[in-house]
Amino acid sequence: MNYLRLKKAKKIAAVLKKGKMVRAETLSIVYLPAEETEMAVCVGKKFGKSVERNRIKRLLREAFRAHAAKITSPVSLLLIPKVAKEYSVREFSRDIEKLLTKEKIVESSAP
RNA sequence: CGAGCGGACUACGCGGUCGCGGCGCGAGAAAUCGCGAUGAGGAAAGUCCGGGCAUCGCAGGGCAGGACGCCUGAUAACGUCAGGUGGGGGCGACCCCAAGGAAAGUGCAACAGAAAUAAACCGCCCGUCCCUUUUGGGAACGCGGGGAGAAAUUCCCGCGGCGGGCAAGGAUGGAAAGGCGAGGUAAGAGCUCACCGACGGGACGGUAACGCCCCGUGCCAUGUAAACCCCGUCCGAUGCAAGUUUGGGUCUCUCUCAUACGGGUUGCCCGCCCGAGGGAGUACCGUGAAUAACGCUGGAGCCUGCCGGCGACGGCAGGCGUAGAUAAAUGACCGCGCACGACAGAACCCGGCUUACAGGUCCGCUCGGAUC
RNA sequence: GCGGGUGUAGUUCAGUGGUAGAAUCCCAGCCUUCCAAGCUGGUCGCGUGGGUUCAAUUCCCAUCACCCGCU
Repeated sequence: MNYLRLKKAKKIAAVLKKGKMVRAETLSIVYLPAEETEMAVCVGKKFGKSVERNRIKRLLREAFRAHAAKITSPVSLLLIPKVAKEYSVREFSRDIEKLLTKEKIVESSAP
């Protein structure tokens, strides 16, 4: 299943206000059922200069891309990482899978 | 070989798989899909200067304000760059400098010091009385203190003084009335002289800054203008969130204002322009609005060669087509290599400056040592 | 992206070319049976680097950090 970028500030505010937040070691996810699957990443200035922020966004999108195909019902998602010394796709991907499976947003990745 | 100086370049590479932005082609009614080539920097950064571009009821003048400041050139322009001049640093290659005016005026110069922009405090010398060959010594005078004595008076100690000459010396200070040496003198003094410095004039060289030489003046006098200031040159304001197009129309209510007024134009004045401008209600139709499209990338463009110029740069010829996003695109994984990968991400565009940066490559040069 | 402002003691603020100050905090002493209050004394600083000047917190330049405004 494909996904869209979540761009509108009003929609992001709505997700933050009404959505459910779940946390893991490296990031948090806020989600809200919607008509289409949308995703946004939140990387503020506390993460460093623009080069470092851009890299975190790329890593998050790369990690999310693998799991987007398995989403069963449309949902709006916000991916909020936590400040760390180093970031890796493996850790983000592991935590995204753990959270989405726990909240039954994706079909259980049995294989 | 060691130490160093200047300049230029580079910024992990290769292969595979999956993905992203806009573009082209093809398919499709459309969403979208497929294929192809392409896609961050030398600083993209800081936003410190300069310009292009855009807008303003018009861009005119003056004041205020700001910036710059050796000369000549380069350039669209600059606070940038190039080549020179002068000054400073280094043995040297070379590096650094906001470097106009202090006899237009005003201000400031703490502390120290005799004195701070100003001259006589100490001092030196001659004379005024006496003695002495001289060095020197003494007396007389005034003031203060002390002792003796009934008092007149007398003794001792200290300080000071008369008439002139002088600016050499005086523990300071960033700065002390040109410096230093000699002559000279009662003592001294650019008083005189040599050298250096300063100032004025002239000749020569240079486009100029300036250099160099000659002559003259005994020397009108500190520093600070990145203090106010003076002189010269330049500056309209606002910045792509500029601005353009679609983004509505009707109705009701209301505020300000009428040429001696209001609004706009640059902070102020003059001048000029306009006669209307704004707000609210949300009743009806309409309505993606922090939106869509344009601005948005072909430009003082880049590369190569030749020519002119010491150079910055300019001219000519040929070639290239080289990000254009809008919550914002370059990444992940695997393999190989090694020096194990620094600083860092376009947001209208250029020219500079400044700051950050693991390393690597090349060219030219200096000093020292050794060897031939 | 564009424009503007501020950095002085642990904290809140003065100062504006020559010695850096107030309150509070902290420390020590006195007072008190002890604590608080009070009294006395003390420690601690001009964001950083250059430049101008005899002399810089002050003037100039660069840099760093923080804050504000413009849709």
